[in-house]
Amino acid sequence: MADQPVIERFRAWMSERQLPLTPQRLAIAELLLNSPRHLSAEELIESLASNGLKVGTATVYRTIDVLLESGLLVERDRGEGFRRFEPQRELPHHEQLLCTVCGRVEEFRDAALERMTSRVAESHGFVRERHRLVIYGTCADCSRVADPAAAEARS
Amino acid sequence: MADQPVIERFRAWMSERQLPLTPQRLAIAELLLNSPRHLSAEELIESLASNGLKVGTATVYRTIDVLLESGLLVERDRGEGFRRFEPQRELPHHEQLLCTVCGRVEEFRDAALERMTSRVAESHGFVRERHRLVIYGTCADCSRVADPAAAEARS
DNA sequence: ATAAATGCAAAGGGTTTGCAAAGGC
DNA sequence: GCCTTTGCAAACCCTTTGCATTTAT
Repeated sequence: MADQPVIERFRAWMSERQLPLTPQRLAIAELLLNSPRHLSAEELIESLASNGLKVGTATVYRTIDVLLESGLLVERDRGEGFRRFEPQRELPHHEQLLCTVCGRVEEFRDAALERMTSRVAESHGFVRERHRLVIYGTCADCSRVADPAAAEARS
Repeated sequence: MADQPVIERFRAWMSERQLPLTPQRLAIAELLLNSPRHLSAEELIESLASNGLKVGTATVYRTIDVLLESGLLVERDRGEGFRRFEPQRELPHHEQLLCTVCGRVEEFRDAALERMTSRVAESHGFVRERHRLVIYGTCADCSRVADPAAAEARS
């Protein structure tokens, strides 16, 4: 039942395969696995820099590869020309609510959706594998404030 | 009521804004607006070549931009590292069934989904803007045949 | 000590852009 | 004829790779 923080799970995964746990990797994992937003490589590098850490591009990408392989991180492509990364959630099918202003992501599940996708797939002769639903909108914070940047900074 | 072919709508759109209708543009529009598959730029160029037309890369991309602006074409990003393009359907069909073997795409609508997304957004304090649902699976053809390539060739 | 990670810079792949030549309207 | 498009090649952006140096275990 040990609901240990993600970073501890990363530490464990790394030591299991005897991989060196460098300060860079730790910092990258810390940021990536705890962000409420889906960060891009560039945003990540900026965050590291503002924390006083100058990490090389190659290291960042290579560490991301490690995190992806560990299964603790998942990549997403919103068609922006680059990838974004998010911590892996426990939920099997995670539907998402994405704020188009600040980029915050919230997740939810809906049993009806599960049934609906199976029904639709079947009626089209498809063997259903998985699905993905994203609802785009404006989150409460961003709807409230006059200056959206303030909401973003708050996150 | 004139349910004119897409290509005629493209012609009309072009002449409305007095844009030259070159053979290249016509060929590209013809292929892109009538394909049952979501073509990539590269696939498009191959198709043009096999039709005896050697069109420059830049021209292809610039024509795609024109088609996107006309609203007759829509771009999709499946996270493959490049974009794919599909003709714009009339209905606000945001729901898709995508065959992971041959790439075929079928669309559908579901009223319940519309209601569900509004409800979920509201309960999370979000102002709902739009949504996107993709169900991944294997289509009837691809489930049936032993050799998936046969199904792809058939399309 | 030793195998692995780091950083830099150069390479790679899809897409865009600058500019002279060609071509619709 | 005028203005736009074309094609080529160089430029771009994100990401990956090669290699000498540093570092965690």
